[in-house]
Amino acid sequence: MKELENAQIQMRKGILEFCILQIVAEGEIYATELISRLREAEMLVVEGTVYPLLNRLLRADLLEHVWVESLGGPPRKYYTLTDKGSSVLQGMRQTWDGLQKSVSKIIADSNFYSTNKQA
Amino acid sequence: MKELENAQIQMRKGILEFCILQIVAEGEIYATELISRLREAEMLVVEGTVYPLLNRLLRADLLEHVWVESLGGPPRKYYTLTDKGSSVLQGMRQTWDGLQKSVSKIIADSNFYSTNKQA
DNA sequence: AAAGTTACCTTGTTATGCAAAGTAGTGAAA
DNA sequence: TTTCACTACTTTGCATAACAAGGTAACTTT
Repeated sequence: MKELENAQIQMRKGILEFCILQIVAEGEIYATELISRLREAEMLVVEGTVYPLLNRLLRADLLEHVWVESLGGPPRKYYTLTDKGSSVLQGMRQTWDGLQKSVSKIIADSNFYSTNKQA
Repeated sequence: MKELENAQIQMRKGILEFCILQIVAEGEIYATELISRLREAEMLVVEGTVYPLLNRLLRADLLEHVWVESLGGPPRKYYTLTDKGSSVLQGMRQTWDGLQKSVSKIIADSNFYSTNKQA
């Protein structure tokens, strides 16, 4: 069902940015490694999504990067969080918690109402 | 910080559709009432978001509506879930669960890595 | 050198929330 | 009866962001 597939994409939106900041907060990482980490967590993403997002986060001063030579292959851009990125990330954690609570509340109320309706 | 405000909007996106289907699943409801329910759950939304979304869900055959006269005021469109809407909603519940698990995994791994780094 | 691998980037499309302004039915006050 | 207030639904224009697909470039292997 294509509606559902699209809904999955839409739900991931915005949360992806949070996940990326969270992963970079662990320590410096480059894009290809980051993508593997997201896939491990079953956040299905593709390159064409991640690179523009990383560049946006750079422009917004939430991330910074350094070029590092690699042993066998092209050089890599390693990303780290800036101070600003760190504090925005904190705010995002609260946003995520709030969102989870809101959805839980809606589902809980829903059970409440339907139970009452049957009575 | 405007980055954070935007992140909140982006995170809500997509999840809003899920919340609306969930609320309509309880029983027929009209838009103004629906908006109050969302606000109670601290899902901050405005009319200009909800009406187009409801119309999209109608066009996608996830919802249907009937006009009902009201005692003091203009008539209201009461929405209910279609069978298709009901099964899409079930899929969305799984998507939401999966998303929560993914984010939890990322945060958990993050703690794991940073704890190790300090050692 | 030719082919393969790794890594990063860009363009065009589509979806969607929001702000702001608009339309319309009902009832009450001036 | 004209005006105002309230409720309810709608529309337009804008900005953001994920994705698909294709591209560029460094380095290694054959």
